[in-house]
Amino acid sequence: MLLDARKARKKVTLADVARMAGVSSMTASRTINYPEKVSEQLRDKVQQAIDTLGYIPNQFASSLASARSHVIGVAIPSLSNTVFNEVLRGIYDVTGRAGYKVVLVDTHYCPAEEERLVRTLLSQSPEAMIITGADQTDACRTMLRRSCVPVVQMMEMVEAPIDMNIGFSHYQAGYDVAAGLLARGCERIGFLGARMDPRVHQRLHGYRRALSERQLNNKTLEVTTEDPSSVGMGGQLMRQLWTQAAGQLDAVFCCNDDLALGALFECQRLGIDIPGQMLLCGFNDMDAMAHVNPSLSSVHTPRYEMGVKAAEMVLGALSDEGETGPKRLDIGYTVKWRDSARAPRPLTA
Amino acid sequence: MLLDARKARKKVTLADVARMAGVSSMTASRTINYPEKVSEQLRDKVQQAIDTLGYIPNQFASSLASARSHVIGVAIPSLSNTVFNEVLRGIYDVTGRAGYKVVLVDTHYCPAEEERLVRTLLSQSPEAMIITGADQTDACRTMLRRSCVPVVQMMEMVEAPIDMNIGFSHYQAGYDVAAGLLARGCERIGFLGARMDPRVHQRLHGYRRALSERQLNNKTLEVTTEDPSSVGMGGQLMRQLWTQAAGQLDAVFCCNDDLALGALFECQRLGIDIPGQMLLCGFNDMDAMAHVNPSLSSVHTPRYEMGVKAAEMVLGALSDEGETGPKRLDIGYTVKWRDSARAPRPLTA
DNA sequence: TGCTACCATGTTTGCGGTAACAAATCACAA
DNA sequence: TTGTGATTTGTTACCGCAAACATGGTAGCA
Repeated sequence: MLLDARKARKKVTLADVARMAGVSSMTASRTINYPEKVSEQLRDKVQQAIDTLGYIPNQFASSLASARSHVIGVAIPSLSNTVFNEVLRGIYDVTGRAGYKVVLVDTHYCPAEEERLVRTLLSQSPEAMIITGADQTDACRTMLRRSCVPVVQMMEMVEAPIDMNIGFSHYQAGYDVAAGLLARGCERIGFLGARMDPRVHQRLHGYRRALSERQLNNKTLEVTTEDPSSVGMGGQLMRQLWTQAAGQLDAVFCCNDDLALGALFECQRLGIDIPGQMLLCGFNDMDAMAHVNPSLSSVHTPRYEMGVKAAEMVLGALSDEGETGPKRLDIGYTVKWRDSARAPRPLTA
Repeated sequence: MLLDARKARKKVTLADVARMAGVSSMTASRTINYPEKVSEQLRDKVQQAIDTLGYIPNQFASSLASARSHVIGVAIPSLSNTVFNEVLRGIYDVTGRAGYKVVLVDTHYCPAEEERLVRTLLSQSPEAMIITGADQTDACRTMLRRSCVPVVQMMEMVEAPIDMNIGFSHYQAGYDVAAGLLARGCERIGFLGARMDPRVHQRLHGYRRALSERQLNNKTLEVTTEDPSSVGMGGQLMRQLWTQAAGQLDAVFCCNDDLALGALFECQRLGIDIPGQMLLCGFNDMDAMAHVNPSLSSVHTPRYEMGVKAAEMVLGALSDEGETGPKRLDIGYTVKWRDSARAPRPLTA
């Protein structure tokens, strides 16, 4: 009976509106989509009918008939990671203003899951897609190419993008951090990593490269886990690293800020002085980093801006197929050296 | 031209698949939706055609024809608030497993915006809706009622829910924190608040109530702002409160954990000993709270579980209209008293 | 052998809109 | 007055798929 009520009541269609207003359904449709093409008199009548009936257009019918979905598909690897939330905010702000809806999926850092979800997204005829990173399955890439919609891969620079690309070099950022720590006189530099997604791996490789240039590589100073990142995990990994390194540690580069915070707090408990005894650097530069004591060094990444730009790129491609704007955009990053990495000894460089 | 290519190529329809497989389009449709109703022989042929053509079903046509959208609409006030991300994760986990898609909107804590977005959502014929809190506009409530889809209001307990409700009492939680601080011998208890959404107001009212029962209310100890919450903001507000209170402060209740962290860091810089000189308590119990030094007291809220339950409630209502499960569910909370609120003096209670 | 029952498949129809075209109305200059 | 073009409104067809019903074939049984 509830179901019947539902069925019975849900049926306020454009035809109902038109009938009530005494016009053709086409005029009713125009009142909604092209009000300037309808005389004021009829417009009012139709609007009144819409209001009294509580008419809500059926998006499916509209999209089917007009072949326009006003949907932009977005795939991110994690909903609970602050980094992506800020990117998302940028995307929502820009696309929302332009009258587009976002359909968002969470791939859980899993390419197979991503493939499944992209298929789902494509079945909603998105007019564009924004996806994360470069580790799509071949099938996924093929689908996206065949779909012929503008695609932006974001968060990192991609060698051979499916279509467009915005991001920055995590490899270079990792290199820069390690190089900065070396320049501050550190030689035994540890690395803490969690979740270990492709971008974390790139940061790790950059770090390794910088160290190997000075023959300072040391695998026992790398502590990583596939488990998700958290402040608690940062403490755990820090404790493990401290043990493995037998206290012989000049600095630690954490693959993200949660780990860095956790590492800092753990050091405080272990009685390790930061930066007196050891330097610390995180990644992403979340809000808290600048305010904790000592303030924590980190790599500032323009996340909101990246979302904005990614959205602008697809909208640009949509607007008039105008090849305005570059296909690949390196948005850069800034290493913020703060109190946690004030040189404890004179800079050698 | 690109557009033409797009148009031309996008047209892999079910009919194309059927033609290639030498069957009727209905058989092709069944192969996808009810494979057990098609002979293995034809099923293989159709599947092969699907694969070679790269066919992706058109969701709009499907939903229009079948009157089923498999969509659940979700409205949250902020994408960048970790609290909602965890709730969302619960929702996505449950609905995803059940074969539903989530369409998510961000109301920016604005009822008018929410109304607009709910209208948009309803135009996608969602089979259920999950929304946040109780401060909808009347028009919004009417729309939701008329839509006749199951609706869950989550995050707080609502007096007269539109349909279903899951949450906990922010008023009671605020009361409990203040009462706990009173019980620890504090008399001058400050309140820091940011963004001041309805739930924060409820916490504030609970706090006021506990204080007024002891005639300890003092408006100069309440520092709030409409600006968004952040660790930095927590520091700012703490500084302001410290000034206003002229150092006469036994404890501070922060309306959320970001503020609490910022307040703690600021206290460290101001040389205020926590908990020796002043107690501190936050709200939500994010990951970092248990690991910072001193560990921070907070109100633990089961966010992921709330998302899970909210999703289960709508799915339950959907499954068979079975009136299984309650319409209103108080999921509760737990005040976690940690080092930041160890009584500096003997408990009076 | 004829009958029903059931399964696998095909045909028809319509979901609720909009594009494209057709028709009617109006304005205004020749 | 009439013609011309612009403006407003209506008519028709169809978007791509699935529900409902129709059909033909096969098996089981008396």
